[in-house]
This record gives sequence, C-alpha cells and structure tokens, in this order.
Amino acid sequence: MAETGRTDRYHHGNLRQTLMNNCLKLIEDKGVSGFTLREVARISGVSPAAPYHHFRNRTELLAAVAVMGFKMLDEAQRKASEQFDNPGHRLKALGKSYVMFAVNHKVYFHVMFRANPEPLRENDQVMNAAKQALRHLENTIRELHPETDEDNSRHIQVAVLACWSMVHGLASLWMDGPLKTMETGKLDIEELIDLTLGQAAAGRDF
Amino acid sequence: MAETGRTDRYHHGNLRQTLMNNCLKLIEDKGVSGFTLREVARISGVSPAAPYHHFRNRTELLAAVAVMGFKMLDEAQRKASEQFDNPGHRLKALGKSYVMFAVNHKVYFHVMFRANPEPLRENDQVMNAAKQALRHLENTIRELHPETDEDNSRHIQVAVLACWSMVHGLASLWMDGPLKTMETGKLDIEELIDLTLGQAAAGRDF
DNA sequence: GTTCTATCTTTACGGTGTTAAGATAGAGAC
DNA sequence: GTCTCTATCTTAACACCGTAAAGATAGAAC
Repeated sequence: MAETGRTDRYHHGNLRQTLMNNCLKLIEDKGVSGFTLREVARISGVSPAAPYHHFRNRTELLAAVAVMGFKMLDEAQRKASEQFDNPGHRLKALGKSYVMFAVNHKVYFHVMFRANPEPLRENDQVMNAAKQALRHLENTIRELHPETDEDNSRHIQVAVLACWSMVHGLASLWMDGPLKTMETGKLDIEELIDLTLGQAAAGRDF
Repeated sequence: MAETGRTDRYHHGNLRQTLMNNCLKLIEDKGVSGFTLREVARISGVSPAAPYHHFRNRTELLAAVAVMGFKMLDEAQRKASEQFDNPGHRLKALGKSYVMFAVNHKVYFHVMFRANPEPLRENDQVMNAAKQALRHLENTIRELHPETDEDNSRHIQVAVLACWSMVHGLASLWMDGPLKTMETGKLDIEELIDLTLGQAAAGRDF
C-alpha cells in the first residue's frame, strides 16, 4: 500500500510536502502532461481547492518540485566534484554525475527541464536553484583556464556551454527514448556515458 | 490582419492544412502547453468537433505537425551535407544546420521534441520521420570510420550519439532560455555554434 | 436528378484550473 | 478555561477543455 499522506483530521498538518510527494508519484505514473492538480488533491485526501493554500497555482507546485530537484542535482554535483583534485578528472565526474542524475531521477529531471517549460523558466527561485547547480561545472572549467584576460572569459563560457550541451543532450535523448530505439545494442547507460565523454575528450569524430 | 484560413462555406475545403497552420501560430503565441484544440478550431472558423474529421485527437494533430517538422529538418540536413565532400567538414555543417533549424523553427522544434512528449514518441510516423532526419549524420560518421568490424559499428553508434547529444543539447539549452541568462555577452547563436563545435573538435576542456 | 459520402454542426458529458464564501481547529492572550 | 484570531480546510460555482454521438449539408459519382 502506497503512502499517500492522507489524514482524517480536518487540518492535514503536512499538506505542502504531501502534495509535492504525490505530484512526483503522479508524474511517474502518468507522465508530466497527465499530471493534474485535482488528482493530486484527491490522492492526498483533500479537496480540490486545498492546494491553493500552499501554492498559488498548478505551475507553482511544479516549480517547487523543480527547485527541490535542482537542489538534489547541486548536491550530486558537489559530491562528484569532491572525488577528484585534478580538474580534468573532476570535469568528467561532473558530466557523469549530471547524466546519472537524469537517469536515476527521471521524474525530477522532467519537471526541471520540460514540465510546462515556459512558465517555469520565469520563476526566480527555479532559475537561481539551476544556477547554483551549474556552479560546479563553471568553477571546474575556470580552473582549467587559469588565465584571466577578457578573451579567456569568453572561452570559459563557451567551454561551459559545450560541456553542458553534451551532458544535457545525452540526458535528454536518453529520456526522450530515441536512444533506446537506436541500435545501441547491449550498452547500458553508464557504459554509454563513459564512451561518449571519453570520445569527446579524445576530440575524435568532430 | 493575420490569415487564419476561415471560410464561410459549410465545407471548408482545406481544413486539415488550416488546422496545422493555426496550430503552429497558436503555439508560437501561447506556448506548447497553452495550445488548445478548441481554440485552433475557433481561429479556423470551425466548430469544436470539426477537427475530429481530420485528426483522431489533439495528439495526432501535434504528431502531424511534428512529422512536417522532421521532414523540414531532413531537407535542411540534406542540403547541409551536400555542401561538402570532406566528411569532416560535412559533419560540422550538419551540426550547425541542426542547431540553426532549432533556432529558426523554434515552434516546430518544440512540437518535435517536447510537446506532450510521451504520446508523440509512440507514433510510428513521427519516429520514422525522425529516423530519416538523423540518417545524414549517421551516414557521414560511417564515412569517417570506413572499417566495418563489429567493434567498429559500436564506435559508430557512440559517435553518432556524441554528436547528436552535443547539437541537441545546444539547441535545447538555447530554447529553454538558460543560455540567454548565462553571461555569454554579445555572442549570437551562430557564433556560439561555431565556437562550441570548434572547441569540441579540438578536444579541449573535456 | 438522385444517391452516396465526406465534411461539417449541435448537443452533451465528465474532467480541469481557479475563485469566492463559509466552516473548522489549533495557538496565543487573558 | 474561555475567547479570539488566523491559518487551513470545505463546498459550490464558473468557464474552459477534450471528446463522442447524432443530425445537417453539400459536393461528387452515377
């Protein structure tokens, strides 16, 4: 029996967190487009209007979940970057950690990057949390380019972008399914990450 | 005054195409999540039930638009690959063409990759059109790895994946907005693509 | 000109996000 | 302990949505 956080009391006492949990459960089952505020209220054992005392609207519930996701990603990136002193190794660990987060927390990643993406992008808390999570990558790349002239700062931005694009694209394609239909044979995702990042590191094929 | 394709005749005569056009217009204005079958019917000067004589449901209208988008992408990739004989140059042209397609046809790209992504992925026509568009990249990479042993075919798949991830990630991040909030300064997208692909080609920073 | 059929309309159903107004209960003041 | 205040919940209502069923229309085929 799934724990949905229902209560028989008139005042739930913990509704905000319960709604967020059940939001994730619902998206996991029905996909991010099938998520419904009324149903999340139903599952939480509460009336359709109750969520509005904790979130301004449907979008803000998703935003709260997204912020939580970015904080988890931030934490994962922090742990990954602590594993290596060498900035090159660290960079690769960060990339792997990024993709593995997407794989292991599909639902969060969906909400973070594509749940009604338009409104979410205009939420300051979401954008700040996202920036925090990306800090590790930027710092590591900055370490690889110790010079500090202006032209170099541009190179750093481009490098961040290139790395981020790579891992974000890998994660997105994995989640969107095309990877599974491609004949990647018996490759599992972890092996795939290693090979892809390794190949990029070698600068081959581009 | 925008051309919406209305007609006063009982039989519209061109409704299927009109619906697809207005679908794109609507998504451009209100985003892919704000798109509504009823409103597209309204704009097209037709009753809410009329679209059901041309598309099984809302999702299939989006799928039809997605297929159209993939065919356009296919055509763009074909043109890009015809520009160069050298497969290395061709690969870079394909990458640039991919990202430029996303930039210049934002709405299509949105529908193709993130409009209610779950149901769209299960549509055979969409998946086939997507495969067609990716053919050019795969062919070019195959040319770069002329050997044909089994281990090599795996390398090719990984290479395709790496390239695709890179450009798809670049396109996605550009469309999702984070690129604009990053301090990329006065870089425009075309310059950004060149720098990013160039950097990846040099194998630096990874 | 009659018939056939694709295309459209009207009507209806259950579901949705959201708001307004009222009920309840726990917390703090006395 | 009672009283009051306020956060939290409920009920009821609104407009809108996707979709289906049944009937109207008009252009095509004979």
